[in-house]
Amino acid sequence: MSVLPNECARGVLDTVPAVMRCIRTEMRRHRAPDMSVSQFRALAFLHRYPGASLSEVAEHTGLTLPSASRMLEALVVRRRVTRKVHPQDRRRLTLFLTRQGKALLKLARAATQAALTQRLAVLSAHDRIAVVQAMGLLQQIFAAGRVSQSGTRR
Amino acid sequence: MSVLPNECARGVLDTVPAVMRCIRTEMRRHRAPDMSVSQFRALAFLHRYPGASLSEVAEHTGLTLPSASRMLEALVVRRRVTRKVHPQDRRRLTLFLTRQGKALLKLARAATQAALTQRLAVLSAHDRIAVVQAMGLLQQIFAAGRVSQSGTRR
DNA sequence: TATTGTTATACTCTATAACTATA
DNA sequence: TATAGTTATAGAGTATAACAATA
Repeated sequence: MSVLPNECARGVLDTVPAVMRCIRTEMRRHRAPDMSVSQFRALAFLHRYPGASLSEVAEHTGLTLPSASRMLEALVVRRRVTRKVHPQDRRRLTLFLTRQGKALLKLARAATQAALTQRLAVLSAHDRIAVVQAMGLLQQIFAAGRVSQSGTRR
Repeated sequence: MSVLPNECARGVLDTVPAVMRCIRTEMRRHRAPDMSVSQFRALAFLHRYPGASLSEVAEHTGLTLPSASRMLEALVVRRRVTRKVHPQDRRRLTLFLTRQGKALLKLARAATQAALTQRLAVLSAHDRIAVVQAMGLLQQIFAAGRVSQSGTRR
């Protein structure tokens, strides 16, 4: 068996949007009706990188700086994230999850993951390995970087 | 090596949003700046199932009926889809791609796919097989069905 | 009555442009 | 001047509720 890069892309393009819709739906349904996908990702990012700046969050989530600012504002208002100025550079922010933010992240994640788990339960052990491997590969490729602000013209 | 269903779900939850963001960005950037992901999916669906009804499009795209109606309206206005009443049942719509719709679908798809192909080019042949297999599995699980209208409470 | 689709309305998310503050 | 972030404003997309038309 052999797969052209092109066919590989086609598979991704056919499949990912469908999975994404499920994720979005489940995340809304179970437990976190007021949390967007981006907010979720921001919480996850801050969990891994406590004290990150707004720019870093924007880059990781793929949002522009203004959009990231608004999103964080919502999280701060709801006491899920703290926002302080960096002691060494007063332009930068340092962002942390609050205790509540951590708890919420855990809950939302668990609920969405549970829903996915249920859907994925039909897979054999062999197939699960295939999926996890593929996710790892895609993760490496698509994880980071996106331009913000001046990146897109128009 | 062994993978729990749970871990599998975690991988999906970590990875799919990142890939999706790339797809969205690329689709906007190359060639179809005025076409949303849902519209894209609707075109693809109508390509496969010519003459489908609005409800069928709504189900496939995961939108509510009103949202699907609006989305189709936009496609009709732009001459990408034709919308006629069903000859046997005047309540139903029969939806078809126009020639322009087909061409646009082809272009948008090709451009987005090309961008993905480029990103996926770093993968080995072996890895590509893994990704394609995984996409096939996920496709089966997440392809269809979603409730519309009365499905979500609140 | 049940089904298919539309209209009215409102909200969330995101973007671009213009701005402030710090380095 | 360059960098980090915010505010102002607007547009896209989607949802719920109420409705119209056909079966």
